[in-house]
Amino acid sequence: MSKCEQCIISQFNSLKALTRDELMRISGCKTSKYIKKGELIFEEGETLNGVYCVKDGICKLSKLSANGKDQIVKLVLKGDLLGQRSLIGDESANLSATALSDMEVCFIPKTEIIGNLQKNSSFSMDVMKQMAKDLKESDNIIVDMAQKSVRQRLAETLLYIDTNFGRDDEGFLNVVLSREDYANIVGTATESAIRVLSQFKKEGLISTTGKQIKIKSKNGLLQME
Amino acid sequence: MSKCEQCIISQFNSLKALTRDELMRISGCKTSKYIKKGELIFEEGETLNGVYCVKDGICKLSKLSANGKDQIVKLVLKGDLLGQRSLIGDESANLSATALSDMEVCFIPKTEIIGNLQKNSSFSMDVMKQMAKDLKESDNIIVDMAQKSVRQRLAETLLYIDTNFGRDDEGFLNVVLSREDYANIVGTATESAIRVLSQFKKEGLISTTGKQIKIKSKNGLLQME
DNA sequence: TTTATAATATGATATTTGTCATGTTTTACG
DNA sequence: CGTAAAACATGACAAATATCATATTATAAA
Repeated sequence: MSKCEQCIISQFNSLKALTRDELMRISGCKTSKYIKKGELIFEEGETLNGVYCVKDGICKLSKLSANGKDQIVKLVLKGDLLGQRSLIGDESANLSATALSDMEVCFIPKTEIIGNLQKNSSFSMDVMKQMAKDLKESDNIIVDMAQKSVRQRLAETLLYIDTNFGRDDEGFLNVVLSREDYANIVGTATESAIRVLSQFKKEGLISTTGKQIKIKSKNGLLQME
Repeated sequence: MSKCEQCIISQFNSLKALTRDELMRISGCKTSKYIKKGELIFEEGETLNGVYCVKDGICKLSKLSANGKDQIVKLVLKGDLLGQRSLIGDESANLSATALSDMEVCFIPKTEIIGNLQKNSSFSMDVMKQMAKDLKESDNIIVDMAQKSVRQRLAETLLYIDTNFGRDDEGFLNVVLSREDYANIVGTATESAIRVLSQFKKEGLISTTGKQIKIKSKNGLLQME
């Protein structure tokens, strides 16, 4: 099994604030997991006994709404930590995490994380910084949800994925989502998401091959009104 | 000037995790401010050099959207700390804070807060817990914004204010907002907020006297569809 | 490969919400 | 107290979005 103190991923998240010794301790009690596309990592309401460090792959965090729709709140990238908040808040998970691609994650037990938060102040400062960033992002999403049209939100989602998850060799977005997923990010009906994406295609803003999407005009998406 | 170590408010927020000595230090460098209803405490983009501890009164945190509307993201109560996130994230304020009633706040300089975060791990645990709670709340708001109707969101807003801010002797909500404020919380046009409140009145769910609102049927608001 | 199932696509229509216009009421202030 | 400005209210209509129906296409399993 790979060692945390040698793992490049730990440099991308709050774990980078830990000492070599602390990382070695974690290495000794972590477990690796492989999760297949579509599988659930944890579910809303579940009690989490640790955090997941995403070593490879992509997943979505979502919450079931009263009307039966599964609103996607955040997309999670290689390097991110999952489940921090529930652990810190000492509550069951508020969101479900589902793999959008095959994933490799490491599970780090709660006691290790909490222990380090109490002992290592630069680790906790880093965790707080991450949370502050998340809060800012959430506030911005709330404003967008409240004030922008479906067209604008979908354009922003495409741009967000482009800048944060990148493109493959052929120029397709690295994240491949169903139309339903797009609808559940934007907060609209699946048919509406399909329609808007079709319009974007007609307007030459994107091109598609099956589920794969290629951005043709970043500017056009940016200037969406 | 009142002393932090004797101030009851400090028991309602993260400051309760500080020692008597730490509170006395803060007491020595804090400044008190009185802010009138409608006045700005700080503005989006401004650099904050400390946090505000709300001793009395109520304020709103809002963000200007591209379409000129001022989306309200959060209502802040006596006891809350303002500006934590910007301080921790080391960024300018993402939101503006405006007094909704006459307020009394204490300004605590940045160095004190950061110093205590580094020295006192139970203080930073408490701050993290608060942030985890805020994040959970934000996620829930995103889901509501995306999936619920204006009627439902307005009903929820009224219930939220009722449970978190309470009622006065006559049964009116303690927070008095304009119809425009309600619209900016819910993320709708002012006319729509007015119309929905009128409907609620006709349906016997609420009664109003000027800007004051009295909840008549909590159940009716809860079961809104 | 075939076949069942899910995903995508699109039209028709209903519903929700926004916008504009206009009038009334309340509030602030000289 | 009177008056201007702001807030509230409501109708008429437009625009955005949801819903339902029905094809078509892609995908996965036998």
